[in-house]
Amino acid sequence: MEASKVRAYHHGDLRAALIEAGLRVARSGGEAALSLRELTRAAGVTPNAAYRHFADRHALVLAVALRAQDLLADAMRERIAAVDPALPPVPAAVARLRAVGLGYIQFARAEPGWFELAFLTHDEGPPVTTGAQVPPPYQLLLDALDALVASRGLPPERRPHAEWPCWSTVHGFADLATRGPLRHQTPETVDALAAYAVDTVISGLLRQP
Amino acid sequence: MEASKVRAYHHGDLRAALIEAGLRVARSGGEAALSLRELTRAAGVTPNAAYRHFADRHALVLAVALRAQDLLADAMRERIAAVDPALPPVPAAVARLRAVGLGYIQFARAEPGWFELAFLTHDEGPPVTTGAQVPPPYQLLLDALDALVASRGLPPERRPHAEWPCWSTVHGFADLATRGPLRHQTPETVDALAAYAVDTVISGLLRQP
DNA sequence: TGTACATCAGTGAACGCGCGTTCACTGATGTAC
DNA sequence: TGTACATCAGTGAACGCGCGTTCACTGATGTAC
Repeated sequence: MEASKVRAYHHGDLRAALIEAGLRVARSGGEAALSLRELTRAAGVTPNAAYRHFADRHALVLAVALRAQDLLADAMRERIAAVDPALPPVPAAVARLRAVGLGYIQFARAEPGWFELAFLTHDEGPPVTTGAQVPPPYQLLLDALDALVASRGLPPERRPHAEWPCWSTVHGFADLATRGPLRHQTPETVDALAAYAVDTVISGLLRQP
Repeated sequence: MEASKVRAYHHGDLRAALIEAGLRVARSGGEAALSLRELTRAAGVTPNAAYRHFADRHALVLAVALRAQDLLADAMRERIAAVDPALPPVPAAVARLRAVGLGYIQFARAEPGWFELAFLTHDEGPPVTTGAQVPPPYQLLLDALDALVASRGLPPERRPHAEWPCWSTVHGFADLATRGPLRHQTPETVDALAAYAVDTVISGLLRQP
């Protein structure tokens, strides 16, 4: 098979086409909208053609969810990169941790369908940190906390488990803003509350004990 | 109609029976399990009999969700009541705020199906605080924060919006522990992380600015 | 270079399912006189 | 106290839907000789 001509067999790359269709459909409809028939229809193919590439519907949904997780990580990275590079080490590390959290929340609000899907991916085995398969958004959080310790912004003995209050706060806020009581507040209000929530949990981490 | 003999007409009280069946079914299956046919089946009645009491499936689900919310509030109150009454005012107020959060998380872990349902109820109008229809669990949080201010444990100028970081953290943790990566950790681990997350956000609230 | 053959991505038709909702009805309960 | 009637909670049957999945197949692609 030629590498330049991606087209192969009948369709081309049905697997990729189904995942793309999945992203398109989930963007507005979330996970519930990801039916095997809907996606094969969108790809212009017979329903059971999907079984050439995925064991069943769940496998297809998971493949789309992995892509959604990458999109979430991209959005977070973009926000991290926007942190003022002129800041001194500690404020810079704090600002990047803030960016991790606010990027997470912002993505959830901008793309609630993808966000719902991205959270699905944790449906796998027991431990979350099994070798190389750490979810990219989670890795960004771990890195930001490690960098905060390295910059001496956080004492090393307070590093363990610090990811959980952080993730909890931003994830919970995302859910409140997306499906909960903050759903109908103005974007400005939600922006302010998001910043306040993230700052509060970071303050809690940085407190003098 | 006699008040003592609750039985009326053919069934008795089908409306209540459907809601009870809804709680039973949602307990293990969450919202997705709440089909109109399943609940009428459980109540020993024809599917369309439900339309005498609910406009459609969604109205039935909402009625069950309100009950789930009451159960959540009950669990939280129980935990609040267990706070040592011998504590001085400020530590007592902090302990009750902690109990609000940990009660929320504990209920989510013990009854994930009901918890999912309880969060659904916010599907209504724009503002969450519209007169008397404040959800009971949310009211418990507001009360705990107000009491903390009254006990002089929190400066009044830091009271506004304090509910959002609190709710965000415990809600997010509940989701992480229920559907997310903490799902398969041991209960002891999750207990410890829950306490740590709640303490962190409370520390953030209480910090000297 | 040409032919025979194997591979396998996709087709077409069908399965059985449970769902929400609508229709015209029945028959028990409650009420008026 | 007894009868005629209105109310209305529930029945029974059916609708149309979209779903995931399975079956036997077809026909284009790639390979061996």
